[in-house]
Parts: sequence; structure tokens; C-alpha cells
Amino acid sequence: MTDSLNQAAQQLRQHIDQFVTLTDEEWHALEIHLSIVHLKKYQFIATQGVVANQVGFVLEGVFRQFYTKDSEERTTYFFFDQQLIAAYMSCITARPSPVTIEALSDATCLVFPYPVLKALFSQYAGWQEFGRLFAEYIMVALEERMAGLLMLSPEERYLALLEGDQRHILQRVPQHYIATFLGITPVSMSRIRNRIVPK
Amino acid sequence: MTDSLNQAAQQLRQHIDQFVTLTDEEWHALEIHLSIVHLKKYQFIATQGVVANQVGFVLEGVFRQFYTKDSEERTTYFFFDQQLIAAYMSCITARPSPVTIEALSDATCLVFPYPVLKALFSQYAGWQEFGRLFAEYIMVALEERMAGLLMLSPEERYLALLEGDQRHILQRVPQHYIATFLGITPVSMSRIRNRIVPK
DNA sequence: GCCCGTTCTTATCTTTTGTTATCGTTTTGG
DNA sequence: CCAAAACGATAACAAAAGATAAGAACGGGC
Repeated sequence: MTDSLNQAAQQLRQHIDQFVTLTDEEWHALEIHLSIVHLKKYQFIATQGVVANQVGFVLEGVFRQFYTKDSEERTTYFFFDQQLIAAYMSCITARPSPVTIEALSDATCLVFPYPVLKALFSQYAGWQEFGRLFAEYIMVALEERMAGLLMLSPEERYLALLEGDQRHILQRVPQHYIATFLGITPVSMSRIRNRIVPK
Repeated sequence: MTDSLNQAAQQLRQHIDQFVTLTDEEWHALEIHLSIVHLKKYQFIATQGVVANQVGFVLEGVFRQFYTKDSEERTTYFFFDQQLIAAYMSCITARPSPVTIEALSDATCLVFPYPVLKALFSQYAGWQEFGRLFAEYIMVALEERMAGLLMLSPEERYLALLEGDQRHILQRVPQHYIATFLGITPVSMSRIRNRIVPK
């Protein structure tokens, strides 16, 4: 195993430790399946219509996850450094992914096959617990996202983004992606920005 | 244990079997904590601002889960017979619930404390797996709900409800609750209905 | 049977967003 | 270094939704 792979693996282990403490044996069972992937800007790491079977961990770069409908794209999520990244719903259900995940910059990821993780779920108690906690983590994030879309006006959603934990998104991705993330058009978001800071 | 409690427990076990097959020992560990609760129309089974610590299973009745903001209510979910029901996000995070769950009819539920379930997660492999699969199940439902809010217009959301798996909702709950479930006002929904079936 | 609250529709008016197009500015790739 | 693409602001118009109010239909309780 190369040094850079080994170092990246340690970063992933630290990330997973935030959910659950694994034994060395449990960790090793995953570690042997890790590899590194380099992506160029605009490359996909998961594609709409294709069953996803890879889970990644972002070492460097920015990604967006989006739905496509009538050649229109709506961003559902952004991924940054030190985050797990996957079309997780497709992995779990084994159905074609409704979303595409695209690199917004040149990027590097640590990746492993989802079937490996699934096998670990039934073989190791630590991994089974990780599976629960990770799903619960995504669940909470999705519920908050849904509540925002249901409860807040477009303007309130923009303000919430300005002031929330995810403020950093604004500095790192083009605004028209953020507009579709908020469920509005880029034109409408430009108006909202103007309305908020009237010169 | 009374007959009716015992019969209800069997219904719950069948429901849980759809996720994972439990051993008799695993099942018994939960069964001893079950009890039955009767609710009148408009009673709450979880309340906004209060940390939820009960999980229920609907034996009979209809429920709605909603957020409140500025005395306006937005419905996020409906629950019917033979469904698990909980302010699950509050249980998991141990934070005050952002949602209220209200009976829309007189209702009967089987209930047990969430801390019991949490303890079972670490004591039994079968329950830990159930915890993962249940969280994944909610995750998939939430993702589909979010995608609908982000991708579809109000009219498309109404049509999707008309034609989708959840068609039965329309027959069982007042329309103004459905309107807020779709993220629109009752007036707007009435217009949409008129637009779709023009006389 | 009658009253009253709930539910739904309809009408009017206002506000917001979507659509389309144009125009600078910035970034990117050859 | 230049040409092309991407990005963001703005304007003008159309379409849709929100706010408010009034009225019809329905049901339950007395």
C-alpha cells in the first residue's frame, strides 16, 4: 500500500470514528478494499439511471448531487472535503440512481464498493452500528432539508443559508447551482440578493 | 398480558418482520415493554418543543405530523394503520421535537419507550440490523419527499399524489391538510383541482 | 329539526416567481 | 493571447401563488 493511500485511509478512519469506534480488525476488513480515484472537473462519480455501487470519501474537491428533469437540473446536495459521498439511496435499494453526482473541480476520492460495506454490516457488530448511525445521520439532514423547503419562502431559505452551518457553500460554488439547491431560478435568486442588500 | 395486547403485539411483530427476522428471545425483549394507548381525535402523541421518547404502532386511526411556524401548520406526513409512528428525529437526537403528531380520529396505538429500543440496538444483533434498515427506510421516503418538493410544481405534486402509492391519503384526510402537505395553501389547491377537471 | 363549526369553493386583488432575452464580466482552454 | 464558454445582473412580460373575504355544502350535537 502506498503512503498516500495509507494516509488517506487514516483520514477516513478518523471520519468514521465520529460515528462509531471500530476495532482494528473491523477497520482492516474495509481498508483492504480502498483505492484512490482522481476526477477532472465535470466528471461524474455517480450517474442518473445507473445502479450505484461505490461509496467515496472526498479527499479534495467539491461535488454536487442533482436530479435532472426535462434537461433541467436541480441540485440536492453539495459535498466537500472529508465527507462521505455516494448515491446512497441507489446503493441501498439497488435501483437505478435518480441522481447524478458531478465534480465541480478537479477532485480526489477514496472509494470502496458498496457491496463490501453491506457484507461488513452482517459480519461485524461495529459496522452494523455504523450502518445505523450513518443512515440516521442522513435521515436527520434530509428531514431538515425537507422542512426548509416546506416551511420557508425562497427568500427565507436564502437567508437561512447565509446564516446557517452551511454558509461556506456560498463561497465555494457558483450561484446558479445554489439557486436550484434552494428550489428557485438563478434569476429569482439574483432578485432576492438585490432585495436583501438594496445597494 | 391481555388478549388484545397480545394480538396487537403479534401485528407489530409481523410488521417488524418485514425489515428483519427476529429470534423469539429478541422479540420478547421488546414485547415486555409494550402497552396500549387510546387517543381521542385531536390528541397529540408527540409535541413540538418536547423531547420525544415514545415509539408507537398504529392499530387503528389516522395521524398527521406537522411543523408549526407563526401559528401556521405544515403537514409533513400522514400515518395510518399498521405503521410505526414516532417523532423519530427527536428520539435519535434527544433534542426537542420540531414536529407535533396529532390524531385525526379516535385512535389506538401500541407504544414502547425509545430508550428501550436504543438499548436493544446494542444488546441484540437482530435489533441493531432493524435499526439500520428502519433508518434506511425513512431515509428513502424522505429523499423522495424532498425530491418532489424540489423538482415538481404544486400542480405536478398534486397529480403525483393522485396517481402515486399514497392515493389513499386523499380519501382519508381533509383536503386542507393535504394542501399544506403539498406546500401550498388550501385555496391554491382548490384552484389546481378546478384546473385539472374543468367541469 | 335546527344551529354552529368545519370544510371547500369562488372571486378579487396583490405579490412573487418563472420565462426569455440582453449585456457586461470573468474564467477557461487551446 | 485570444476565442469561447460560463457566470451574474437586469429588464419586461406572463403565469402562478398568496391574502382576504364571502358564500355554499356538509355533519354533529343539542
